[in-house]
Amino acid sequence: MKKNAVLYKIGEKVFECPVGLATNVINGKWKLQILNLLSQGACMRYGDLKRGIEDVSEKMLIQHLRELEGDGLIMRRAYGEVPPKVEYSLTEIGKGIIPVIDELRKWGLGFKVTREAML
Amino acid sequence: MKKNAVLYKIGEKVFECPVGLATNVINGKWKLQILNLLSQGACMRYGDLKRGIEDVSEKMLIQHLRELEGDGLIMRRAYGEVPPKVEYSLTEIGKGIIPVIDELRKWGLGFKVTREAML
DNA sequence: CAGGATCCATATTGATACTG
DNA sequence: CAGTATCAATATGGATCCTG
Repeated sequence: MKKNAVLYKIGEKVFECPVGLATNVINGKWKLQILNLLSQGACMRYGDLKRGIEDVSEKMLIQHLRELEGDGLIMRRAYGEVPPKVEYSLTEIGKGIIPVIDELRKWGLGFKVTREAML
Repeated sequence: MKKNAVLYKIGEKVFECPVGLATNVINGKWKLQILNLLSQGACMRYGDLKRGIEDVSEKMLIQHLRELEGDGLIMRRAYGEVPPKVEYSLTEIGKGIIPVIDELRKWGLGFKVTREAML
């Protein structure tokens, strides 16, 4: 590491580049999709997230949720009820990611195809 | 897949959500960093990319470059010279990713720390 | 210089079954 | 409902040697 480098730190992780930090915390196959769903409303339950993200396994979903929580992007709130009820929502830091997702969506919309074109 | 769903297609990969498509093509530990470097100028040589991304192995670098090329985000131009010279650059599609990186950088800048705070 | 090929190790992801 | 536990598969990483 260079002597007078400016640094970027989240939790215990340190980076020399802001893009490096950002790519690290959103790195994970489903993280942006989780953040995308959470950005669409106030909060979502675990089961809603599971159903909202096709093909994600429970293991990876919970693992990514834990990591996002550890990095301070999302919040977990458990209600002491039976049956259990757990809600996830974006923190203020996490809300800062929304413009990133908006740009991703804009870019992705450019690849729209009609169903007929698929046949 | 739902009957009348709108679809998003890149190459042979089909998605139901534009964010899903976008996250898929930038998924890969070093891809955003590659795109970030390429967004800073006209083009870069293989060796420049290798030096510009700390800790990436040649194997993963070339693998990610191939995938980005396959998805149409970057272009590879080889000059028939000895010693070899290969330049990578963003395609028009790839340039659409720049706003995403800009937002990532803005967000990452919020985590700046002084060197003294690290001691 | 810009890779390709191979081997080996570790990390990440996935599928299934099970629990409070 | 919201997870855990376990095992299996895939992705990624590193080292070494090789080529046009």
